[in-house]
Amino acid sequence: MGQHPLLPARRVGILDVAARAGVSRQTVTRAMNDMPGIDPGTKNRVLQAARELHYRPSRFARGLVTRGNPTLGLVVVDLRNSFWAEFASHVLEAASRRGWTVLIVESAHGGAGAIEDLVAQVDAVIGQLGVDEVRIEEIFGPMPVVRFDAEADADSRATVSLEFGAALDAAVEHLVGIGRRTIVMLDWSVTAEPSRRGQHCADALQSRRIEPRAILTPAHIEPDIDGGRAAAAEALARWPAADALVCFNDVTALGAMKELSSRGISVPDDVAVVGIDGLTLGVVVTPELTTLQFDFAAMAELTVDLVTEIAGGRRQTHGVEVHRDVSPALLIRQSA
Amino acid sequence: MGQHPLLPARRVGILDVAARAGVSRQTVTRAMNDMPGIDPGTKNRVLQAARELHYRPSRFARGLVTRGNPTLGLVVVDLRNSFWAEFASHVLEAASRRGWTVLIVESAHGGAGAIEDLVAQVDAVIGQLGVDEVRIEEIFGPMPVVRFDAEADADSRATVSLEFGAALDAAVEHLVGIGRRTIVMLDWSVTAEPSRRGQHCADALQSRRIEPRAILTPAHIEPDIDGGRAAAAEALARWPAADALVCFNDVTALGAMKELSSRGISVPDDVAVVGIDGLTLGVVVTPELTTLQFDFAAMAELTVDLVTEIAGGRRQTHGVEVHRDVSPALLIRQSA
DNA sequence: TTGTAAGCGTTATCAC
DNA sequence: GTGATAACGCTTACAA
Repeated sequence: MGQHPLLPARRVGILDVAARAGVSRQTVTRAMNDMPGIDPGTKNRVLQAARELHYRPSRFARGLVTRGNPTLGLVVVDLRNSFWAEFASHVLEAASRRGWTVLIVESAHGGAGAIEDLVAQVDAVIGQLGVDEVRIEEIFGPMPVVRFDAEADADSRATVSLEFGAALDAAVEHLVGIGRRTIVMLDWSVTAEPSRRGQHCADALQSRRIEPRAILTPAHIEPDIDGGRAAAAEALARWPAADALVCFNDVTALGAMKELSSRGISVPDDVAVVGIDGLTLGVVVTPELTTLQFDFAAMAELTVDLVTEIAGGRRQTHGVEVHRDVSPALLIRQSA
Repeated sequence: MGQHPLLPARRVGILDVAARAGVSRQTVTRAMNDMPGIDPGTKNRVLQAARELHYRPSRFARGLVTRGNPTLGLVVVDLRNSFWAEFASHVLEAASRRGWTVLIVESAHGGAGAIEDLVAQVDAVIGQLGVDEVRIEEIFGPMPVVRFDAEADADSRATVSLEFGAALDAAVEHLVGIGRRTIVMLDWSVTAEPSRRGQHCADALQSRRIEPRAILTPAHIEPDIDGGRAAAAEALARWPAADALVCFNDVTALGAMKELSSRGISVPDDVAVVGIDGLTLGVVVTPELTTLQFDFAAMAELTVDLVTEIAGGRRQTHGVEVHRDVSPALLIRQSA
């Protein structure tokens, strides 16, 4: 593998310190680790020598003998996206409570080999790993893995899936209840097909004999503020009578609200807006965003629990028993 | 240190696999690491044995030999705060470009010993480490450390400081330019003193012979949306003629805008609002937030560069030469 | 193609 | 209080 350019050429080891202080390596260990049974004078001499040599114990050698802390790898898409930032934060919290240290990788900015690198440094992995089941097997091998936000296939790895059916149904119910009839889904998708969110929304509409309408923003346009604005503009152009917008996520919903506001259209009086995710973001705007809110703490807890059980050998890694669903709940604020 | 409960009791090692497959340990290494010069049949047998035993190579033993990847510890206050999420994201990006893996710890949710744990797992540390210089020395010892968002003391560790003087002056200049005279700082502080941001704002005002006014929100109230709302309400109560609000950060600014909006006060026509930080958040609201924007990419780059140089021994860890300042720039959008 | 031997840099055990 | 010696589990020579 060769010498990595970031670190100094030759490591100074415990033996170097021992030599300089005129003691054995064991005494150095005692001094460095605040262990009892060492003369204060000797200890100072050792510490001094260590300082002079810029000695730092190798975390690998130490881990080899102490077995180290269990370390969890967390793969998120993008921390600049509040969804992932909030999720990561709660994972950090849940994981540290269980004694894990957490290493975070962003698939959006982490570079190509980031996930592969991760494998060498952790005891287990959770997160959004993308879709390729085969590659996951070959990259992670026997490592405990919990896929977050993935489809739950009976043979696949442990999975936590986001389910929108019930919540979208509740949202549509609510919109109908406040008299809305021309309801448009502002959908976003990596393929040319509607997303699962869009599909569930259409189902909820159809089961009430309401015509499902949708704007499908393609993957090459980000589902961000601008994407939301554009989608809302398109929706208004196609259905001028639109009186409710169900949005792919909170950020696009905020974009839609911005567009509406710029046209002097009142939310929720003229057009109601519903987001999905339940980010803290939703309360910074006026009116506050009505949304389908995930319980991030519970979601993180569940995921960390699952991987903890798998890592502890108390649960297998594949199969239908290790799939979990989490659903958001309709949170009615002001925008709908 | 004792056996950690998260991991299985006895590790299965390379020798166990070798025994089961009826080969030497070296052959196991060859099979596991996709090395050339191994019979496909043998390889399969070995891989099979490894799978059956749930064998996973020890990252410590491997790292001991290969020296592993350099790993950077990043300490942030709270990923639910966009400032830290955006900073972390850019650090992840800059660090991965330089071959570092990043381990993130949140001081707000990471538990008490989180930072101490970190030390055992990384080669260098950057981030918001709190204020206690003495404790930093004893926790990190000779480890390369760059303190982010800390005061730069001549004797202290390498530091990246946030400087607001010039930007706040520019902001006040702008506010005066658009005719504002009753300018209130919505400040926040952990002590009873004004923050550095508040101090610089007062200076900018005074140098223009404008009376400095400030609301100082104490530390026990979060500088969040609600904190911003409350501060704005207080400002209006004390100075009904207020025509501009300079806010401690973007989030409190958004809270202030919410309060103004709820009172039917127009932004920026009646009251101008300026935030600090330049978070993406600022564009979700209408009107978009005028703010003092940090260049997060540059900030992360600078910090990672500094720690890289220190870790590489190309720069010392203490002293005045390893202090850097970063300043935000006035970004005029719509709220002022 | 496969096996043997020698570290990697610590901490733990047990003498002294 | 201090020092020898043996693990820890792997990879990298080098030999067969």
